[in-house]
Amino acid sequence: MKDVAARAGVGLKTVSRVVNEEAGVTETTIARVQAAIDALGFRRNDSARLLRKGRTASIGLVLEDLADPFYAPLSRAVEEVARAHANLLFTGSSAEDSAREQELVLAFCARRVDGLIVVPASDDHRYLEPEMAAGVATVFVDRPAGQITADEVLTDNAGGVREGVAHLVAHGHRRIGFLGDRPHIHTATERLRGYREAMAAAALPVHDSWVSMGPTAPDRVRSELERMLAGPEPVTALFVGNNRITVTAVRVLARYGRPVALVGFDDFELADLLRPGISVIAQDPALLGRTAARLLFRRLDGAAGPPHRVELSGHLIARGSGEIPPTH
Amino acid sequence: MKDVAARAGVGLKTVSRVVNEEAGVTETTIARVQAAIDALGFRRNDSARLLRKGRTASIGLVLEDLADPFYAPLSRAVEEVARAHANLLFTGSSAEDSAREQELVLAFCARRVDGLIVVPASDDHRYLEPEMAAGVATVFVDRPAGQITADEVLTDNAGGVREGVAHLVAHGHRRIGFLGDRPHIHTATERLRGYREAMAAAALPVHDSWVSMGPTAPDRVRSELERMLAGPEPVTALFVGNNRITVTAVRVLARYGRPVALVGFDDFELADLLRPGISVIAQDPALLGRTAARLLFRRLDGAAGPPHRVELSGHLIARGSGEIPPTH
DNA sequence: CTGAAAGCGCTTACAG
DNA sequence: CTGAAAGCGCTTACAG
Repeated sequence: MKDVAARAGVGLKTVSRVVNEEAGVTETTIARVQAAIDALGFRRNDSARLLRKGRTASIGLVLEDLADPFYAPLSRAVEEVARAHANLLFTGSSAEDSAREQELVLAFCARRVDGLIVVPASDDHRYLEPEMAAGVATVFVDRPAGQITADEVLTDNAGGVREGVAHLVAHGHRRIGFLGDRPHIHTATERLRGYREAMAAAALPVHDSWVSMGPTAPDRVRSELERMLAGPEPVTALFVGNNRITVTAVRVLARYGRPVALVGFDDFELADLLRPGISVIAQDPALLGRTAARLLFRRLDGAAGPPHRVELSGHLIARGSGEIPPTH
Repeated sequence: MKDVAARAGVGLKTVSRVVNEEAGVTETTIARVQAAIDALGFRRNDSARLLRKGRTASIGLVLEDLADPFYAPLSRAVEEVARAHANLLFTGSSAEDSAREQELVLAFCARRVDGLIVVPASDDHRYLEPEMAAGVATVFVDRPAGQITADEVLTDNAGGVREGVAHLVAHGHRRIGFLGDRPHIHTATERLRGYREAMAAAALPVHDSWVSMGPTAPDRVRSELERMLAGPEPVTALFVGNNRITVTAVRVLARYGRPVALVGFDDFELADLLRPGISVIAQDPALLGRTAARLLFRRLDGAAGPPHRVELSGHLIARGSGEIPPTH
């Protein structure tokens, strides 16, 4: 910019005015400055600009896995809202590792993002308190913040599962299994709670052997499923805790002799094309992301007030697998 | 930092030394500075730091759609490589709009990203020449750069399609249709070329009515497919140009009376669980992203030399749909 | 309409 | 071992 000013024979401030299209510069001066800009290939450094301005016009998004079919549309929705507000988006995957989540969040804060959208991997976000106190707007999405109160956009996980389990009960099932993700994940535990509540509401017992919480690794899902189907009190139906597990469960059941009813949490592409179609409790990941991002920008636009909590609800999509009657 | 220095009663440079863990500061001084840092809740501003340092330790990724099941794993792979190099990642979706691609790319450059990974939507990247001349390392991935020479990581699209079409020919098909994406997309045209080459190699004619290039919107795919299946020379097999189209084609064929053979470009989850399983030419999006990112960081580490072009190859996965014999 | 000075928050190059 | 000055590339607040 200094070079441009020198070449155009004007002051720094005048170059700044031209670059920012501020009013009050003569046509001839503009032309002279513009010529110098073109000749020198000058490109304004927005980082320097924003250092002076205070805001960076960027937000950070931390989620579990950018490649996950659930989080990918959420990211895209956040991106669209950020774009509408002329903000750039940093993204990072925590890989379900709380240390990595913190590392990413603090790295974004060190770059002075204006805001943060976080799908927590950690269950303790007190490390964020100084940042939030310093003015970094933060919205938690999909899972609640740990040990602090903050804006949150969540799905009613327990409610969704209750609906799914009640659906299986309505189709005559009494021995219903629950196959979920690791218990330290908030949504996994909430979904388990919904299962227990629905079973209790139907006055049905829950055998320990019908419940399994753990990694979504196919090997584990396979063996746990086989155990539930082979025991002395085999399940005739399953509620499955997320899309990763559903996919594996469907693979296992495809090779199993008897039909087993199944309802999964989270919709997925082609669920309607399988035979039977897979019944699911669907949430809308894009809506989750969009809602969180809008809330974030309302905060950045100055909306004060206590932490806001939005709860979205899932809904049942019946496609066949959840309507299979009990076989024994 | 000024406040910390004042409170600790030291110079600015000493605070800088402590924050950066540079050698040559007394234990007692460190303790005093650290106490001031804690008391004031000081957090270093990396943007300011990097302004002075020259590099921003961030890269930008522009692709078609962050939510697309093909690009999501590519993004994640880029992210992992960036992380290994202690870089932060900006992401943005061009939505197949060349103006939006340019806007994103230039916004990233204005923030002075060190490097750029671009899945082009545009066919003219001359707008990037000043940026590249100014030192922004750039790698194009999945599709080539337009009107400039640059580092590229591509898939051998034509070769993949030749393999797929030859597979259909080997199973006895002579009337094979091609249903592809819009012709201005480089990969779409390359795949069409592979189709024509394979048909020619098998000495088979190609009817105009067997080829359709256009938007992946389900309505269009459906009507074009119905046309190909209903004409006077109906196709008995289809090569389908990408995963978006494949999904719709599978839906349409599921309701069609006669079995139609199908091979699609790009693998997708659950392709093996459909009946029949869907045969595809699979590429590895994560490998594409990883390769591009590694090349980018080699450039950033100083690797000189002319533009480098890497071509990865796809491979056929036979699952049933591509092995259906002709029915008439 | 235009520009010189000070400052955003840090680091570099130097001197003590 | 420590710090004052200058500078990264811009904008703000003023003065003319």
